[in-house]
Amino acid sequence: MAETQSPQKPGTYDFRSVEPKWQQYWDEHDTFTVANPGDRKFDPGKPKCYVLDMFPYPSGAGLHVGHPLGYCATDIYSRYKRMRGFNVLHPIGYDAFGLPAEQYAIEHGVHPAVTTRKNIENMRRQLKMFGFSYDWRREISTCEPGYYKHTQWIFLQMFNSWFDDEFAWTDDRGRHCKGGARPISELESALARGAVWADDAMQLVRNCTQPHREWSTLTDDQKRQVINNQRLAYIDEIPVNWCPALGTVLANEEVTADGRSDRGSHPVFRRPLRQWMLRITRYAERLLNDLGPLDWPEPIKIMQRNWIGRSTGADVDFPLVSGGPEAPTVGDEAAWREARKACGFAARPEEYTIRVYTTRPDTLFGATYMVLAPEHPLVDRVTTPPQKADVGKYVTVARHKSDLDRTAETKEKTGVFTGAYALNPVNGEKIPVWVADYVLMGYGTGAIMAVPGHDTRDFEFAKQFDLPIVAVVQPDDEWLREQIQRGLVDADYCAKKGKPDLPEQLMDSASRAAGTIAGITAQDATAILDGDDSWINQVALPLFAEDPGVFVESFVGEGTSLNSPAPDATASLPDDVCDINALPTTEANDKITRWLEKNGLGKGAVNYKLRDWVFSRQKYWGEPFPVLHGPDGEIIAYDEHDLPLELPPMKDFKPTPVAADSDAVPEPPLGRATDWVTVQRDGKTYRHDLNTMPQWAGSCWYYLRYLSPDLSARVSDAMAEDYWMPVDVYVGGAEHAVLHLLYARFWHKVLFDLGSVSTNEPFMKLVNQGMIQSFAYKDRRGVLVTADQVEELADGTFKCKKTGEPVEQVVAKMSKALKNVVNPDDIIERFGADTFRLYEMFMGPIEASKPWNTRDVPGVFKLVGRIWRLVVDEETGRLSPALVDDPPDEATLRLLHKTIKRVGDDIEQLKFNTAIARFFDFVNQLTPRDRRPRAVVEPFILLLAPFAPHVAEELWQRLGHKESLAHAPWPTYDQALARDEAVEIAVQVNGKVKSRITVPVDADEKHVEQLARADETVGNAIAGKTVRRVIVVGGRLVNFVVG
RNA sequence: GCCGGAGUGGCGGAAUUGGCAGACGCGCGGGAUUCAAAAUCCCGUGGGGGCAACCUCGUGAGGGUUCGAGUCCCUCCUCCGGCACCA
Repeated sequence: MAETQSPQKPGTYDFRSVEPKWQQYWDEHDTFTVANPGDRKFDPGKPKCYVLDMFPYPSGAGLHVGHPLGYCATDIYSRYKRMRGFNVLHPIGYDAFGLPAEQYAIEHGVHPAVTTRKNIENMRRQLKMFGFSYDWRREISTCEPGYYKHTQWIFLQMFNSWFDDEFAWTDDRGRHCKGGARPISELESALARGAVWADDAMQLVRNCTQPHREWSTLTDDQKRQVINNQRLAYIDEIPVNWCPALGTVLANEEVTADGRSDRGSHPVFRRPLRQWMLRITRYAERLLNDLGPLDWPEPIKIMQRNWIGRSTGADVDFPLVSGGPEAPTVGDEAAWREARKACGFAARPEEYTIRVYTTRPDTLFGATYMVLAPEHPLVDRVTTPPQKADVGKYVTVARHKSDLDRTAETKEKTGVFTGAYALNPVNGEKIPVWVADYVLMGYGTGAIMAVPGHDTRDFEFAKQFDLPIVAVVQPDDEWLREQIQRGLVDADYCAKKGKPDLPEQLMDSASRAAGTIAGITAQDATAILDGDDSWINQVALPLFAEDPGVFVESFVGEGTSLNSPAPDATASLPDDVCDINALPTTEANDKITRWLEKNGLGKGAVNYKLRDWVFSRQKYWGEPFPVLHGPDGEIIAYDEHDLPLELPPMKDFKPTPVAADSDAVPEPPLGRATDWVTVQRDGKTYRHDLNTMPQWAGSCWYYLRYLSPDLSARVSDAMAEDYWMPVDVYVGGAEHAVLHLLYARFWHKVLFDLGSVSTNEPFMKLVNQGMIQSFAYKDRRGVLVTADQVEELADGTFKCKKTGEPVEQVVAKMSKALKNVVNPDDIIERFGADTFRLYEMFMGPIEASKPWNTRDVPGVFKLVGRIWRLVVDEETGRLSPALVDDPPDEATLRLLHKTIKRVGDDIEQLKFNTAIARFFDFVNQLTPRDRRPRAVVEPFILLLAPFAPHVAEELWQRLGHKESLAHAPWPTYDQALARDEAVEIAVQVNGKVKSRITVPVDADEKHVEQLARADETVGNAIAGKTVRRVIVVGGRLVNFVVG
């Protein structure tokens, strides 16, 4: 291969010597070191730009070609901004803690500290090889004690604070906001002085009309409970995702939809375990609202919104009226109603009340049964003796099911009747209480009112267990028509209800528009198939109103309330029954919610899908929790001056194997660091927490550490933080759309509330780089064939080397299995870093996923050579004789100015692929000229510099400049020269291009029209026809509309 | 199932956001240079038709809006990503 040979001519561009030369130069001259405010070298006159890459895991495999895609983009942008006179902060580091590092260490039998260090060294070497302009003095690694000291400090901030709903503040845009993190000491003093209280469940009460306890009457233990229940970091026993294969629990976000671990795809089981939790749910509203103004890709914002999953509705209380002998029941219902009416909706329900959350309170009259989640605390108590065995069995099975099992059988609903009954508060109906695992304990209240008429899941369940289905919302005609037209009538159900002929009659009527079905006579109606609404109203609607179960689907949309209350309601309705009949859904919701609130039976409520964040892992390679567990169960936080709490050195750091089905509490590896675990203080024995923090902890705030990586006292220096934050451009993979980006925003907001950072949001602009894919090959059966077994034929098709069969080229992920992984080291060895950078940027837009094709690389490699030869004579190695000091002619000058404008505009928009196309354009035009003015070539070298910095520096030096061009001013263009004087435009007749004419760029419409008419072809085309209209688009086209 | 994103030559991709479809690169064809090759430089390159100037079709499929649609609207197909009993 030619490009692997040493240069034949003395002046040929030799990237192998030039690239290391400049990398060394930049290092030695601190070219890319940037000063903080307050430093001697800091230039306060310049604007700032913080350009951030998502830092890599130092994996053993090193960088693959996907990483540098984002890194090249940010590097180009950073270099460009520097030349534009910005102070640019462009740092890099390593996300060195966490599962991948530990897994690698386990697999290779070496200590994670050792492998991590080695992997980091390799990555640093690779990163330097690309010529990235990082400020290497700010390099960080999350696994260094000097770094994780601060991770632990932030954790302590969360432990030592609570979310005060009433705290009022003003955001950076001057809006008044409510709710934020405050020091826990403020809560303690508020409790002590009686400004807030606790209730029997040791939860906070802010309203003295609600039942509460005086602070002084609580025991120390109870006081501790009240406080702990408010901390942003807390320990709770909750059902978590336990992954035996990895020996740890995982966050919900780390578990895939089919119940497997995100990493390694191991089975995951639900198990209740005591875990550290972070109260991210308290920030749900702010995380949602503050998304709006961010300059992020809309799909990412939508993903975060969906993940937060805000919904509005109402909490409603249903009192139990019967159940097992130990079941708490309401007793005197009338008295209960009176009490509720007097006191309002209770902060927490009485023990005999089932509280549900619904997004559709307008369907309350259609609630015909209730369902408790298997984990619901009332299940055991309400169950009647005859149901005990069934319910017990069902609950046990449900509890031990893995998520995989629970989702695997989505087709069929399961559940058991408890034997208990509750009262529907709006109509006094007695309805049965069931247990079923389609209700999740973790969402809402863990109990639902089932409205089978208007909810898909309840509908399926009701049909399965023969529960009544009532219509309370009238669907629109469209929906009913579609049901009939698609034949969605449930024959089995009709037969079961004693109407076996109904489906046929219905279909018959639908097509003939006559006769009587189910006692309803269709009159004056043409057939449904003719699209007649009166048939719908006369036949389909009454049928639906009587029993929605005859259809195969339930109507879940919005409509108009009916049967609310039912006209022939038998049960004793409340005196002031709420009538929402004939109201559209929105109004019905409002009215009934007001009624519920007035009667103390319910309250408007907001719910989120977002869960609190399970923040502990049973692993070795992570940040230890800086707390001590006392003999009485108290948790003592480390004093911040005692940080970091270092990870003890351990030889055996592997997870303790635990059988998948065992109930044994897993013992984290740290439990074996016996010297480390226990601590004596004041004669008492304390134990360290054996868990470590999850992988995300270090990456939640690393962008703050770059600001002052060596500062020991604080996360970052206040002046530096104030100057550099927020991050102006953040580039990384879309796989972090909800995990890292949501967690980091959460931490940032906590730090903001507590005064550690000055901005409400960390990342102003986010760009998601696409995936670099690779080619794979499929044979005729559609089986993938590895790349090494395929060869390309002369006609551009491919065949399998072994079988000779033709195979089809397809685009696939790079993977070891397909043997289509491209190693950046190889590419740089063959073509150099500048070519690599240019190629990746030229492939297409950064956001797009696109396949790597090494065949295309020589194209940009040639570009580098052509640019080189614009300046250097290959024969002699001296400056090219064509390079002259003459002033450029006008055409060349225009070319330059146009190029400056286009390249600058493209970089601003991060459209690097088209910027590189401009380079080709420029070179194509300049190469054939035998006189190439220095005044044109030099600015061009500056334009090239952000993209191909090594060759640009070398040429710049050879052109006689003593200093690096890294801080040379970006060339400016003259608006008048950047656009053409004359422009060729299209002339259309009736929208078809007939001819092209050249007109002055600023010619007025009349003149352009005249020129167009004067064109011969156009003249012929419109001759003898009436020109009805002439459209002139400046600089683009003329269109004659003739007829 | 729901929510996103994308479908443009043989390939990667352009298209000033409603105004000349295919910039630029790869590949391919031709030429120059060379004893020859590599490298380099120049020309051509969406399909079909015509000697030609030119005609005609063409941005996943079908309909629509418009003087004009790759771009906007409706219906559908395919691929990729995310979520998935969230009441």
